[in-house]
Amino acid sequence: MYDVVRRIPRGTVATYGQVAALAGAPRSARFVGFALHSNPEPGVIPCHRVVFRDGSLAPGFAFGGPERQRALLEEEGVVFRPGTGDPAGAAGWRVDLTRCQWRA
DNA sequence: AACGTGACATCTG
DNA sequence: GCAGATGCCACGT
Repeated sequence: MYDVVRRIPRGTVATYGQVAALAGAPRSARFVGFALHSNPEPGVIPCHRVVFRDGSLAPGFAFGGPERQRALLEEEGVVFRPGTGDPAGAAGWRVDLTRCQWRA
């Protein structure tokens, strides 16, 4: 499970459902979120690489703020798209899952 | 030991 | 297509 999250390549993001599926729990996306919340190994578990199915993070529950996450992901090469009239979750910033979603 | 709740996702109406 | 309800696993009370 944590190993799966750790396995997320740099510059890509994975959805809770995706991680859950890889972890062997296709319907336990919530469990994934809880696991990340647990964050047994801070600094090792890239919570910011795990996003909603919409491509956004949990607003307010990010490690240090939505901007921080955007900065990190952007730094890793993840493509962000500004609020194209559909602001969702984190400050209306969503990751381009069509290009940056991690595929096993 | 049991009930309720929680970083989501998916099905049905 | 949108809105509401349900399921999953683990943790807290």
